[in-house]
Amino acid sequence: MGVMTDEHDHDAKPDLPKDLRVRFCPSPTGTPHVGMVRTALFNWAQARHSHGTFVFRIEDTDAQRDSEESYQQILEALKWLGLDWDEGVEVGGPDGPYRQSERGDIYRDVARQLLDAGYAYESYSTAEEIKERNLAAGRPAAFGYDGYDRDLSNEQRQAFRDQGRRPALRIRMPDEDIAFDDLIRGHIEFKAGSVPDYVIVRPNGDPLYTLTNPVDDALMRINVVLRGEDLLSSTPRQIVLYRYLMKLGIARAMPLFGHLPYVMGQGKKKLSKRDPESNLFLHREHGFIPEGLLNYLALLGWSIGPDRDVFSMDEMVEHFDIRDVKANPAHFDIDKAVAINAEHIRMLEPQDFLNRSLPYLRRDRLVSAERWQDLSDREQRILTAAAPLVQPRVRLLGEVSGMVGSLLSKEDYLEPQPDARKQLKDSAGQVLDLAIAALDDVSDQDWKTDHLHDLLTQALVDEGGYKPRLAFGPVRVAVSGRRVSPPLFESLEILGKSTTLRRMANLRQNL
RNA sequence: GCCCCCGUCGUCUAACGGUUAGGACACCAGACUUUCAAUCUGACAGCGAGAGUUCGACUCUCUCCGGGGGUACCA
Repeated sequence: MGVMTDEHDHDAKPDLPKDLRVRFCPSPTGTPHVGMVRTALFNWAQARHSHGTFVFRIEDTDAQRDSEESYQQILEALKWLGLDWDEGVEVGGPDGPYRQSERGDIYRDVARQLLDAGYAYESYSTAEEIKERNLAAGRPAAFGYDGYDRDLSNEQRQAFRDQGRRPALRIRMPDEDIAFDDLIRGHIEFKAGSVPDYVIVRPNGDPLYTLTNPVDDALMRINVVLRGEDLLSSTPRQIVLYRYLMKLGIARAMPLFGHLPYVMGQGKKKLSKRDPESNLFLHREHGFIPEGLLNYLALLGWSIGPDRDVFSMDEMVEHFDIRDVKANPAHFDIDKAVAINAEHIRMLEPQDFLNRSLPYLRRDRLVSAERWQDLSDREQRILTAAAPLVQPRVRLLGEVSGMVGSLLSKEDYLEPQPDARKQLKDSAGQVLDLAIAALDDVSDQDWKTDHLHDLLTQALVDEGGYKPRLAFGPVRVAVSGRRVSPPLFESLEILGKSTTLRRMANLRQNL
């Protein structure tokens, strides 16, 4: 360990392989969720940090649950987030195809070899029969498969077939402890006999995840498996199958495993797919940017260093090591996620900020163009002027519309929102009269932030005797219709003289 | 039942045998300010419990307690 150049020492955790190959292999069921993204992110970050290979494979062996729509969404998610892959669906590679639904022949062939070698065997027991046997033997119903078909004779198998039964294929588990060194958790040991023989091929010939996942990892020469904690207890099965695959010459070496902690939702429950906070695209709709969301997700189990939590993906790649990831589950805290996102929004170049805000402005029907260059001159002018005022004030891009709507609007009257109207005191009418009088003969050339500030302060505060709060509140409501707006005098300048005066006059009318 | 994982402020984390246990988010108070936000100050708040090892344990060991997952012809 002493010669390692890493800044941390990693206790008993294994060293990472030289030519690291990791993979991300979701099943396309449902809309992408943040736990899945976190798994993709850590795989990607380790691959990039180690200058290894990131393989993207789709595990769509369950026709009942998988959907093409979900597949497309996962693709879109990775692209949006900027998590690029070196081999896999769409980009291809030496070990394709990369959708398991297109690899049936491979699995059939391997299953055949496993069966011929005696590593797998035919099992004719139904779930009901297994349960009945367990109960009859005084074992709990949840005991699992009892090994009944392990050593069936040819005659017995024939008898089952004569009944019209078709066998599932089960892997023969050895009667010994199975241990491995997890990259995140260290040494883990499963007691002998705690894992029953398990099914790898259904009676109808469909291969299951238990077969396809290790087989593809072997064929694609994956040497580091980083996946969710939910797969931890299936690792011994996987290790045993891998041993068999190595004996058959299908796998070269046992991969290293690292099991990422759960991402938890409210309470002590794993973040479920039904939980809106788990929905990646919902976060995007609200206005998370990839930098912000990824940064937050990275914090769930990993830290770039002491006293630091805002960083770029480049920085993450530079420092990431899976062995530094904590093993305990982390709660998804939307408040902190939003705060981190706000930091990243502030770091955007102003024009970048505007370009990224455009889809949201368009969604909210404030503009109609899809691209910046297709905006009108007026729209470009207003948005460019507003950007520095708005950018530090929003935490999500979805909030931009509310901030610039009144500036973009050509309306001469904006009906105050309820909370804004509530702010208007009895003095509002007089205040607006004074304000209109003070600004009425300002020339267009002099219609500038500082000058407007001076004039209104003088007329309303110094001479009118109103407290700033009472003085500027009605002006704000008149021009924005809202209680919260970008800075007032800057807004007046952007709005221009005629719109400003008309809005003030019209609010005066509608008090 | 059996197997496995996890346990530092409310939340995410730092600490890798020696610190007044640090930071961030949230919350509270104050400053600044035309509102909100940002920014700045400050406050609140934690090692699940008990043994053991040690001169010295958040850190190593064990037990207990608590939480979670698995025990599928899902992944």
